[in-house]
Formats: sequence, structure tokens, C-alpha cells
Amino acid sequence: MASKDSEKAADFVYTTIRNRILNLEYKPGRGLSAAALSQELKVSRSPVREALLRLSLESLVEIFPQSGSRVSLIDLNKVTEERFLRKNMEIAAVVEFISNSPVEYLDEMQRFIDRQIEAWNKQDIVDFLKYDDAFHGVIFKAIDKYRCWELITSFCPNEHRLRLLSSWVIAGTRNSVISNHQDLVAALERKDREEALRIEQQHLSRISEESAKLVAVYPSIFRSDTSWIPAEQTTVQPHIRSFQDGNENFLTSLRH
Amino acid sequence: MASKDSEKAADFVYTTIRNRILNLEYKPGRGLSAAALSQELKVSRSPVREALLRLSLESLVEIFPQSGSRVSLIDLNKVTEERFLRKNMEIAAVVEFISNSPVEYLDEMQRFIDRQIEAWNKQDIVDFLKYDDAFHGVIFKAIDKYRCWELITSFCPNEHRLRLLSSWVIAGTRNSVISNHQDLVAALERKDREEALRIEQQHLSRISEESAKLVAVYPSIFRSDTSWIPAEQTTVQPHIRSFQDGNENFLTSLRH
DNA sequence: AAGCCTATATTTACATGTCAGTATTTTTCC
DNA sequence: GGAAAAATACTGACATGTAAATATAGGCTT
Repeated sequence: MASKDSEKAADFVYTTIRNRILNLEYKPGRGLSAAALSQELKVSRSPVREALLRLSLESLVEIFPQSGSRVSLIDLNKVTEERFLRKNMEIAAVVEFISNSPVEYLDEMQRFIDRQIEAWNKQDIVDFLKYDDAFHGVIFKAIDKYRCWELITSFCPNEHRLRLLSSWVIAGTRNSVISNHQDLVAALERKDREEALRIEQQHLSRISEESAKLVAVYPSIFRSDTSWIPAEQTTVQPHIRSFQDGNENFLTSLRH
Repeated sequence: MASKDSEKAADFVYTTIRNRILNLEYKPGRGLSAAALSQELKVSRSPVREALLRLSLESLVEIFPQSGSRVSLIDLNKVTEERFLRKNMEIAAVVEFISNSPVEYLDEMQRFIDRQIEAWNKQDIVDFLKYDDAFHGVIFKAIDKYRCWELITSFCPNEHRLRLLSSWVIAGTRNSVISNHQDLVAALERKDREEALRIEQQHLSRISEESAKLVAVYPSIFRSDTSWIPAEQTTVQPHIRSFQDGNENFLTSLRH
């Protein structure tokens, strides 16, 4: 319960649940009981409801009226759209960065790379991704478009969870991410536009290839409405209340 | 009370207030009383509060805890960021459209242009902008990225209101918008990538020039924290409760 | 054994009451 | 008359109560 007194109860609940979802502590598809959460977090149902509403707007949570709520499944169609947004905006940001050349931010970027390496050494995959995001955020801050970055992070929850899963399960991912970042900083320092864009492209396209594997291994956490999964094996999603899973951390429960 | 029975009360309130704000029926800066709204719309304070919370997340409304809420002022810094998002995503969408060539959508785009002309003839500036947005939305639908478009529209409320004001006050704006759209459809039909991008660039950069004039004429609806407005004339923003304006429509109260 | 009906439990959506913080007005004091 | 201070009115944040919709479980019929 790391809430400051000054923080609103609803914000505290929102942040808490959001982190649990984005860190895959809560398994996608898991049922969420507003009553149970209000008990656990020692607040009334109002701020819990407010938090769940906010989360449902970001489509991190699905609310079924008069029925129940659950952590949303990872939707690969949405992942495609999220990547479209992220890719184009990051490219645009790099272009702007090079034309503005706010070189005083390169140090800050390097510091986040260092912290990312630390997290990698400690096998702390959640922090690993946190500093990855922080790194990219600096680029947007440097061109005075930080709100755009905040928008990207809030619009890309499916992609975020997939990246996390990929980093956790597929060992090779991590090394290349860090070297990509190092190369990008170098290119930005040289103001080498073509090279920077080439790196961004590569950086963002790599994870796409891994998706198929992950769907095959963990089908239950992915949404399977259209295509993507062969019809024969589309499992019927159980109703919400059947899904009162235990409280174990989903991510760390996976072998890797 | 144009609400369907099936619609949730909170959604009805949200939609109602949102339209009033985006259509500039509510003047930016105007105070909003949750109690008064619940009376007017014949619902309790809960759905009104829920709606105001949603609107504050889109930064259409500012909530000051224990003090009051108001329609947010138009923030030109935010407009800059909103344009950055919109510009880059629309360009990316046009590129993708041309490489995919889903020509079956060109008719639909043409139909929205026609409706926009109708609205223009009727001097219905709200519909004029509505069909403008619908036109651009088709491009995203055609490349199967409609959620990205929804994101753009919800992230760009400041820019939207500024466009509306510009279209209302500055007569010349409207003609060029329509001819731009016509030219864009033609370029998409020919798959002329360079021309399409040139048109997009022009389309989006035009309005920037008008901003300065509008700030000069209607300073009270713009946020004036940094730069933008010379220090001498920065008016102190009155507190919220001083602002229980009448219920007249702000937009139509302006001469043009 | 399979399918249907009903009783019950659980859920969200909404209404209402309370409280603490803030703005405004009134009062007090010089 | 003017400034400080106290009283008042209003606000959003949160707690809790109620109702309608939905899921579940168990018994019933066929």
C-alpha cells in the first residue's frame, strides 16, 4: 500500500491495478471483482469503480454490464494498430529530433540505457521494459511533444504486454534491444537521419515475428475472434465468474 | 432528451456535454456545476460525475477538487502537439492507402464531400466539420486502422474547437477545405503518392496561420500560461464560480 | 442422461448521504 | 472606509444503499 496520503483514492486504485495488468501479474482474461478489490485495497467501491472505468476506456479492462469485469485479453488486431501508431510517431519524433538537434538530451538517454542494462543483469524484466519506455520518452520530451508520448503509452497496452511476454520468454530479445538503443543514440549524435530511421524500423519490426510463437504457446490469453487462430482450436471463452483465478503472478509463473 | 432507453445514463450525459463543448455551444472556460447538470438532464449526480471524469481525461473539462469544474480553455501548446499527431498519422495513413489501394472506399469519401458541400450551403458549420472528420475517417477505415482514427479525434479536442472557430469566423477557410478534399480523392485514385502528400501537408498547415488572429480577437477562451500572449495583456483568469455564464450558444453568439 | 425451469447469489449502474476542502460573503475591528 | 477574520454556501470525493440484469446451481421433467 504505497499510497501517499495526498493521493486520491481512485488514482491509487487505478495505478495499482494498471501496474498489475501491464506487468502481467494479472493474467489476461482474469476476472476482476470490484467488491474484492475494494476490500483488498481498503477503499470503498466508488474509487474502485472509477478506476475500472478509466481502465476500460484504455481497454485494459472489459466491463460487462450487470455481469462482471475482467482483464482484457491481448487482441492481436489491436496490437497491429498500436504498432502502426507507435511506429509512425516514433519515426516522426526522430526526424524532428534530428532537425532540432536538442543534443543536451543525449546524456539522459544514455542514462536510461545504463539502467536498462542494470535491470537486465538483475533479470528484472519489468524494470527492463520500464526503462526501455523511458528511453523513448526522452526523444518526445526533447522535441517538446511529451503528451504525444503519454498518449502512445496509454494507447498501446496490448503491445506492451506482448513485448513484456516476449522479453520474458524469448531470451534473445533483450540483447538486441539494448544494442539498438546504443546505435540510435550514436546516430542521433551524428545527426545521421537515414541510419536513425533504419534502426527505428528494425527495432520495431523485430517483435512482430515473435507473436505467432507466443500465441501458439499461450492461446488462453489471446483474443480469438477473427482469423489469427484456426477455427478448430478456438476455445469457447468461459463466463466471467468462472474466472476467479488464484492470486499468483502470471508472468513469473511461466517457465523461461 | 434524445437518449435511447437502452443507453446508459452516464453515456448519455457524456455524449451530450461532449457535443456541447466540441460544438462550442459551451464557451471555453465556462463553469460546470455537477448538481445543475444532473437537474437539467434528469439523472443523479453519479452519472454526471462519471461523465465529467471521462471528459477530464480527454482534457475537455478541468476538475478542481473540492472547488469546481469548467470547460477547459483552448491551449495552443496542446494544439501544437495535437497537430503533430494528426499530421503524421494522416500522412502515414495516406501512404498506406496508396500502397494497399482499397479503391472501393473512394465512393464513400466522395459522398462525404458531397454532404460537406450541402452543410456548407446551409451554413451549418457543425455538420461541415462533422463530415470533414468523417471524410478523413474513411481513409483510416480503408486501411483497417479505424481505432487509430478514433484515438486522433479524442486526442485533438483543442485543435477541433480551433478549427470550428476558424471555419465560423474566417469565411475563406471553407472553400479551400473542400477543394483540398476533392484533389486528395483524385490523387488517391491516380495513386499519385507525391501529390497526395503535398495536399495533406497543405491541408493541415493552413489553419496554423489563422490561430494568431483568433487569439487576438477572443483572448478569453485561450489559455495564456507561457509565451503566445504578450505579458501586458494576460488577463487573470477568474475563479470557477464567477463563471456561471448564461445558457446562450457561444459560437452562434459571435458575429462572422 | 439431457434439457429446461426456477431460486439464489453476484454483479454493475445508479441514487443518496456525508464530509472535508475551497470560494465567497458577511462581519468585525481599527 | 478598509483590511482582516469569521461565517456561510458550494463543490467534488467517497461511502453506502437499492435495483435491475445476469450467471450459477440444483431440482424437475421427459
